[in-house]
Amino acid sequence: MIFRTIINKNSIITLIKNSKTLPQLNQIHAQIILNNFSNHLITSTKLTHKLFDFQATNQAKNLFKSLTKTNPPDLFLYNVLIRGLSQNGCPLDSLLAYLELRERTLLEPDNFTYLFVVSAVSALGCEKVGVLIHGHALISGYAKDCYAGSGLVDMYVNLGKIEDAYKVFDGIAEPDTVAWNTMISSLVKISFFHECCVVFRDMVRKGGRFDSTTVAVVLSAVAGLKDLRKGVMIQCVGIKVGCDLHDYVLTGLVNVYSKCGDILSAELLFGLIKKPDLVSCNAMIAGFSLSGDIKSAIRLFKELVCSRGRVNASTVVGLIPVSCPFRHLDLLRSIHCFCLKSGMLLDPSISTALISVYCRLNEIELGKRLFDESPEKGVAAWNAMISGYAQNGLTEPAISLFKEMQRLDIHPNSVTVTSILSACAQLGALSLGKWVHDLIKKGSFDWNIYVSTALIDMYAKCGNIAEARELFNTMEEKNVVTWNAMISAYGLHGLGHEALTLFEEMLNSKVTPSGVTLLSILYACSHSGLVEEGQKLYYFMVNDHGFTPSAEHYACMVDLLGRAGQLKKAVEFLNSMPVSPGTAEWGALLGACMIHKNTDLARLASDKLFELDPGSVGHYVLLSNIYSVDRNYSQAASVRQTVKKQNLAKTPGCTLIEVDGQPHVFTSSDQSHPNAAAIYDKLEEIMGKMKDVGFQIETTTALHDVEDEEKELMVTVHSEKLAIAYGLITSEPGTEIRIIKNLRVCLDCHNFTKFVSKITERVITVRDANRFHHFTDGVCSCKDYW
DNA sequence: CTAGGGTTAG
Repeated sequence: MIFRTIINKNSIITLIKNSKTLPQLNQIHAQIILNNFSNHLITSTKLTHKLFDFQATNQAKNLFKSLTKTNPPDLFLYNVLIRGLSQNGCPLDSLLAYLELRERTLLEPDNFTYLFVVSAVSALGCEKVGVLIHGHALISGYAKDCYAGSGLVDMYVNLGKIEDAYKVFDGIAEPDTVAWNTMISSLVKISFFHECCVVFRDMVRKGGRFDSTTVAVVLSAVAGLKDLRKGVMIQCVGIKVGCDLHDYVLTGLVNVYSKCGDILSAELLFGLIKKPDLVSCNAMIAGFSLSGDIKSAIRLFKELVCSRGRVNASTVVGLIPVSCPFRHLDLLRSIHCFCLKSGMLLDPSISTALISVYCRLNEIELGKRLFDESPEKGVAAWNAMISGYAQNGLTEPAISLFKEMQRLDIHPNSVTVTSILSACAQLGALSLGKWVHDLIKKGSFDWNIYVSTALIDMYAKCGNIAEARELFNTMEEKNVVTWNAMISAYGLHGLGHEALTLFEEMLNSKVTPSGVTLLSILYACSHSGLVEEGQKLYYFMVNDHGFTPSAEHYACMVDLLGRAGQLKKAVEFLNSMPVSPGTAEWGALLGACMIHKNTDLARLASDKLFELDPGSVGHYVLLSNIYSVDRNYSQAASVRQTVKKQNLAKTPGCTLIEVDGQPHVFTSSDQSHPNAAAIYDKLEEIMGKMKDVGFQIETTTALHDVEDEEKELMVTVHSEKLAIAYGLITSEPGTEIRIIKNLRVCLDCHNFTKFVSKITERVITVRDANRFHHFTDGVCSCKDYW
């Protein structure tokens, strides 16, 4: 055997270093014992180190124990032990070894000791121990050291103590590249992309020497932010200081350009990569798929399979056509099939991605089945399912899934609560929303911009605009979405001037308005009668800022003009459009015609609508109502006949009211409520008072049934009247009544509510399909303009 | 260096 020639310790150490397998190492170990080298400390240290490398943890431990008796281990060996135990899934043993070192020996821990033991504390997740060891490091003067300091930074980030991590980092005397990189990559690990870029900027300013690893990590943060400008800047900074275009850096750049939609640059950079590996190919595949170039994505995927024989989960997830899934159902099916056969479907990242894409395709059932069949469900899978429900308007299943999560003791995170808050907002579930808010206040989840924005939206949509604004004011970081949410909140409540003021503030801040901003502002103007202001802003955005309007923007402009009664101008606007108007634009005109009872224009608009979209119910209902206004009942009936023939049912109206945190839902003429008798009594009482003071019953623009309307109004009681009556009997006098309905409020109910607010001296808040109505003392905040 | 989940408008 080769060991015959062993003569000295140095050659044994070389053999240990070069050993490739555990059996090989064991043979060497045997030779060490045979040659009486067991007492040689350096040999034993190298052997322990190598045993840990081969994950032979128990052997390493035993070797260490056997050494103690003969000759005591030095600090170096202790460090090897602490590191090895920590890295091989024994963080507690690692910590115990550290304590043994401190208490049973005369040895003093050095910077390496702290670096290693601190990583064990990270794995244990025990903050108290972490602080204790930080204290030890401070006393011994190692907290300012790059090695120990980097370990502490990483530890605090893993413990979720970002501020402490920053403090430790700021205390490091002269951070080296590794220390900077640790700070930067720790922030990336927890998705603090913006903060990561800030640290990198500081590093450049302070003249810190960065390497290709730094640049690659910062680029991954930039990709997370989808900020192309930053990506280009970092590229320039890198080139300026001569950081070579290492393959990792190029891969990072491919990723940034892909995420930002510049697929041509991504492809170009991909071509510069010297040896494309799995990672860089994955980045490129994801880029192709995201840009809609499915053909290229598949081509590269096939190349990868041919040349390497296998791919990983990242490859598959990247290939899933998330940008336009409805156009690539075949591919989706193939991927699903491929994963099923290869067993990759068991990978949580793949199943989660599939659940998400199915939900986006409205294939909730399919998503749910995949969800149920996933054996290893992470929080992400739950989040995908919950948001799938919430985004499709299925608020109840979203909330019940959230409750099931808690029953199963699966901890929701900030992503979960963001979706739940969105569901609360849609549903008007103020109590649940407040409950979630309390949980957040208690510190159960991270506060971030998504959560705050969702909270603002929730409060606004549940009627509490003041709380929404309060939250908005206290946010230190705001993005476009935050501003949009607040602007549209004002629009929703008919507070057009406040919306305009906020928009001014937004322009003064550094946030660039988006298409949604303009929509929100136009919507707010339209619902407050601010025609001039809305028009001015529209042309300001389009002419001065080169903004390209979409169909929704055109529709909003038609609505703005039309709602204010300027129908002629609305038609002129339609004719002046650079593209031909679609259903959104004509629909807006039809709606305006209905408000202002212009039958001729209504007919024109509805003809266009039927031409463009024969299947839609809403248009039929509107048209039918138009004829009713004209007292042309036979025409109205014939339109409704068409609706019935095509089996196009209209949405039944319903209203929700919360009493003591419990939701109560009423439908038209609902008798099913346990307190029905009392409710109808109350209603009769109010109706009687209304008649006494001569309130007219108005039916002409009722959006509900138009057939036999006289007869129907006798027997039909709209759901919101029932909800208000119930609110009156269940709440204390003087308190606010808050109801939510799924359709637009009708004129009759609007009058009814005004009257109730006057005689009962109550504030009544009604959220209808479009907006809020705040009734006080017989007047509505919408000024009868809705 | 690559992969899964989130907020606004309609």
